[in-house]
Amino acid sequence: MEKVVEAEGSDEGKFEETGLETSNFVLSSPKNVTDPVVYKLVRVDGNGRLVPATDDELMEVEGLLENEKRETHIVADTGQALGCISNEVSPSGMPQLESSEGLSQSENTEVDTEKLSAYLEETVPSGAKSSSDDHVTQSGRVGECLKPLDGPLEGGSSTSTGCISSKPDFSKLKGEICLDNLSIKELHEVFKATFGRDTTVKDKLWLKRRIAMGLTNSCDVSATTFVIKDNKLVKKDNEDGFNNVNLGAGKEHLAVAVEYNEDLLNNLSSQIDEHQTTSEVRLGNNVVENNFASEDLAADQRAAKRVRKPTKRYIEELSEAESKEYSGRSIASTKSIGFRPLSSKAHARPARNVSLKGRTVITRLDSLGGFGIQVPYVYRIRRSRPRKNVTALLIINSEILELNITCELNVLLLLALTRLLLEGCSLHALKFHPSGMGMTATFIKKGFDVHGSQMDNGSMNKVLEAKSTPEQAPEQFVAESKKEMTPTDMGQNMGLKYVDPSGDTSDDNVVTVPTAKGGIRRKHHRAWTLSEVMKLVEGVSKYGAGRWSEIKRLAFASYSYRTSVDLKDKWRNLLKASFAQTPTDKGANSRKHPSMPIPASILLRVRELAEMQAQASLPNLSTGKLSACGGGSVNETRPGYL
DNA sequence: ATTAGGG
DNA sequence: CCCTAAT
Repeated sequence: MEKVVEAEGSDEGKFEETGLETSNFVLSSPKNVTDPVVYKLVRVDGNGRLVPATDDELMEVEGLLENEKRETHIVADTGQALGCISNEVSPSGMPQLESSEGLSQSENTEVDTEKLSAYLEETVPSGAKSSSDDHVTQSGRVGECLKPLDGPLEGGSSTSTGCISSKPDFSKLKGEICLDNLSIKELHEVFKATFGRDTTVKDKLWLKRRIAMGLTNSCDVSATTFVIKDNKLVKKDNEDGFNNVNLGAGKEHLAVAVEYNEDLLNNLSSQIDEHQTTSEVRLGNNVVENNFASEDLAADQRAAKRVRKPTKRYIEELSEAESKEYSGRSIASTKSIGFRPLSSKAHARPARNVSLKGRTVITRLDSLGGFGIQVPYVYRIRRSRPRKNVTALLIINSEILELNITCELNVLLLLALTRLLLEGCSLHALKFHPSGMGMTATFIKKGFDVHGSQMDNGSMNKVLEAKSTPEQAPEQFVAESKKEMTPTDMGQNMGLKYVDPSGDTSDDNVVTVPTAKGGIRRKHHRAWTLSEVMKLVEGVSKYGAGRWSEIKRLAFASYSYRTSVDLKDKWRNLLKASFAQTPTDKGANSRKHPSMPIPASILLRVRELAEMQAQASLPNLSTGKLSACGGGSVNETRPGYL
């Protein structure tokens, strides 16, 4: 475990995982924070229970799980963090924390862990200017929230070899600091003084850079020597020391902003009361970093600085919201976004405004078991069909990562994660692996067992897959010009729109297609899976073609993204397909290229149903068969219409 | 709000 | 898939 981590190594292959010393939960993002992260897969059932996913989704996941075993990539271990929360939770009826143990144990090499941690930390530029003052004041707050856990925590995270003193020695931050002369141990101390937490990273260079970044509030610490004075990095080849990107200050807290849609809300019912609510959830790291999380205005103001590039969509929302009256109704909700079992500690605070890049987001701060959560009020601005894709902001250590969360399921997953953390469960694994253009991260949570929210299939594993794309391949991004976008906005949003490169399988696709009048519209595409088709067929057979809404309700309850119109369209296509190439009855579907190999059997069934429906609707022929719903072996190939 | 059809 | 007209 004495391995030195090279923080800057190559990018892709280097994604490792780690148990964050402070037990923070961090969703890492690729090197470039700008990269959109797309969460894929997820599923939740009704009643707020976190169900892995629909059959299909699960299937997809299974593959991941298996891969998991083979690849030694990464495994995140959030074990310790849980401890804290659990204490608070269990009393309130929450599941006991039996998690941590197994998790941390997962056969991850410590090296990996460390690397990841390094990676993660590296990834998250710390623009934060953490003055000792901050820490001092914060420590107080932290204490409040985590009191019960204090002890266990500090001692618990034995994983972090880096920990040294439990109290930062701020004196180390005074005057001129010459990081180059410090030993690793000293660097650790400085690190702690700077960031208020320990680190396990043993890479000197990394530590120095990290500290330098923290102290200078800059992200651009490319110097080779590190002498810091007055919050500025004194480079040898001093040229200015400030051409940094300034990705933002503030930090050390994880936040997730999500926009909920109806389904989500239903599932999380009592958790959020309004539908179409966007919320930003901030999960303060339970340890020292909690500071900002529970901070109030200070944090918000900081947010103004630290924020960057709101997602294009986000902007749209905002602008639309601004122009349109945003109904105060959504604001009315004062209910705490509660993962309800969370004890009485959760209380909502008054709403406040957080300005993001000039825009102001109305939010309210909820506190969940010591975590601070910013819940932005949202506006309801959905043109045509219900929002399927949602954007979310994932704020990690001051960085706001724009997430293009596609489909509420993903959001649910995200929430699930959030919730898991809140509830003290630990992430079983977090793995990154290169995939096509970007990276794919898989989070696996085991043994989710929360009172009031069991997985349907016993201890099904929850898997989360996050995808992100590296900055390269500009063509992959579609910059949309929006009428109301200011030039600035434009620039800021460039490259945020991610278009699935490899036409990735079941992944969500949001393609923008130019429309006649110069406008543009988004086009989602979700390949129909076999099971979906089957359900559809089944539904049609049961309720009859045309009763789409019924079918939707009854047979597609779990597939929230399929609308009745979708069903109808699909059915239409199925019919076309089934009648299109039957004659030869080669059995196999002479599917041209890379389409879906719809099993002949299904096609056949479709045909049968089609005929049945046809005849049923044509009372003309009184020749039996009408009521024959059992439909089994009707083989006549009657060129139906429809 | 749902359906059917066209694009 | 999206959009729209017709119910």
